Amino acid sequence: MNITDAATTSGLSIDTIRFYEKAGMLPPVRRDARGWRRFDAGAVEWLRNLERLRATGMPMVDMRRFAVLVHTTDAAAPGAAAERLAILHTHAERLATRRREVDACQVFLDHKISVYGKITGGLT
Amino acid sequence: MNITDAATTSGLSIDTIRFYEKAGMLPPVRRDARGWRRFDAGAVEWLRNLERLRATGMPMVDMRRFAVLVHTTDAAAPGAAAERLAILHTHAERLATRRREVDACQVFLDHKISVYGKITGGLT
DNA sequence: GCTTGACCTGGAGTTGCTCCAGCTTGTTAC
DNA sequence: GTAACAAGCTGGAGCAACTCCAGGTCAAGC
Repeated sequence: MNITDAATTSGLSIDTIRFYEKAGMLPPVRRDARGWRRFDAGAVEWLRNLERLRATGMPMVDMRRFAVLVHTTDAAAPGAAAERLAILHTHAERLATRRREVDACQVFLDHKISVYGKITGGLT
Repeated sequence: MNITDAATTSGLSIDTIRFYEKAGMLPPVRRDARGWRRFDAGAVEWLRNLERLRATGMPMVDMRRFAVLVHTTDAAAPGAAAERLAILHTHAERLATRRREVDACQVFLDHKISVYGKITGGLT
């Protein structure tokens, strides 16, 4: 798969994929004879996961660390699996915070929309 | 109220409040004899609202526009109320998107945590 | 053989903060 | 009275995470 299709499938932009590669957040990306990036199913799956994580606010430094850990066995580096788990748990807490923020803002918006809605309705 | 208390109460940092003022996102901020910023209840309420909006990803340009519109009567500038409402509706859609992203990521995390949890559990 | 299109690289620009140096101004401690 | 401290001020640099752009390569189609 070429970079355009990888971008479409993953939801990341072409520029972001290149940026993530440079930043060490992707496993080594293969190239064809022309030097173009080629993405297999596993690589695209990884991009999709990164997209989910960044859309929900995981910092790049965590994504990079996670990328490194995923390709480390616990036998080779004891504690790797535990650290991976810790990163995911930290992000789960971030998600919970995000959800609370979204809920609070929803209440605020609903209130304001009903107030402004009445004003607009009254004038038009 | 001084800037430290305004920051604590609103959830914005002192630097962010100053930055927002410079960026035209606050109604004119009063100063005391020393030149220090003073925030009354209304100003702090506005800061709290901005905090909710930025935490949920409203772009600065919309916050600024909203700030301008809030101090505009519909009589003075026809359509002001409608535009204010439109900004809020746009943000409500952003919230819906955010919620979907959070949900999708939650599913992903739950899955990964259960998989990695088993691995870690097996090795320790 | 020339144009088109997909890709490449390196680097500049953008958004939204965040941090810092250097200064002023009251207040408290000696 | 003055030294030290705390709280605030400004202007500007730095940073995260992209995003855009100029200039170049290379295979394919006309």
